[in-house]
Amino acid sequence: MQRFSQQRERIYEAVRTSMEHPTAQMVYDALRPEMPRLSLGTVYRNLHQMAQEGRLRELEGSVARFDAVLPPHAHIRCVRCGQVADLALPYDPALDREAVGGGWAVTGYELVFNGVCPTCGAEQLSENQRV
Amino acid sequence: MQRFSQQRERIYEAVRTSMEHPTAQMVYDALRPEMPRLSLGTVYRNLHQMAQEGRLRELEGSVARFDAVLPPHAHIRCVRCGQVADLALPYDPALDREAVGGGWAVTGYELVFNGVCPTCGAEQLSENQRV
DNA sequence: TAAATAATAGTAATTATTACTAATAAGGAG
DNA sequence: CTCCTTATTAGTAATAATTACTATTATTTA
Repeated sequence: MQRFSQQRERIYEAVRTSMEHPTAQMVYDALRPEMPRLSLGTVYRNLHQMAQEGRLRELEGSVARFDAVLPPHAHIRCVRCGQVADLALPYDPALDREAVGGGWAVTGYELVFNGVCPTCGAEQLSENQRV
Repeated sequence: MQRFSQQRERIYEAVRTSMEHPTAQMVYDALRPEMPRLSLGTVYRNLHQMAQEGRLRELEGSVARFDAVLPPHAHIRCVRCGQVADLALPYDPALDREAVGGGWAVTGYELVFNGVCPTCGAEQLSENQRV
């Protein structure tokens, strides 16, 4: 049976209160000061467990990121620094229907925009001015 | 200056003639019989280089996959076995406009459906029947 | 053909993630 | 409340994907 765990709740809170769709490492780094005994394996295990339970949402990528906002929504990822942000685009169920075919059972979709975040865009600008 | 390389061309051909959006490892395994001296690092280096040049398209994921079909199009990934297939859904430029805001410079989007491929679907079916 | 240097092969190193095991701590039974 | 069962953890080792490094090879230009 699933038991309560102090660590799991803190990990969940760390994701919930973060705006940056943190990676496992980021969650670990954020909690370490208050929980010096916390183990990185515990963070990974609980993040995946909660994602499987549907308590968190996992975003694939070269490094996995996690999101406590469950209703399906789009994301935008900075091609420079890799940060991810939410987008308020509504989920379009019609798209799922369009994808059906070829014997696949469609369960949903991920819509991820690429772009340059405000921070990286500003850096690039100042680089150009420097030249 | 960029020089011609036998290996790069073979790597490109391997991606182009494959229907399965191969990973670096898959390209390496496919070419190894004909090019026993080929190095995995060479495959990685050239795949990324060609992706940067726009000669290939890179699909992010826990394992990166590559696609020689350049016009933007949607993909579907099997949540069981990880295989990726193309979808003939047209790219919708209107979506890019909807994503603009918050100081981000939007460059495009990736639309990846999740689902169960025919193969994995059939396996699951026979499992159920077995019980 | 020869010199200059991009690209490679082979290997080592790094990063993200998972696996393993003894110790810890939920939480239900008595 | 105390004890027992076992889920969960910390700490560490192992694995997988990817990148870095360096001597050697191969392409290109003079």
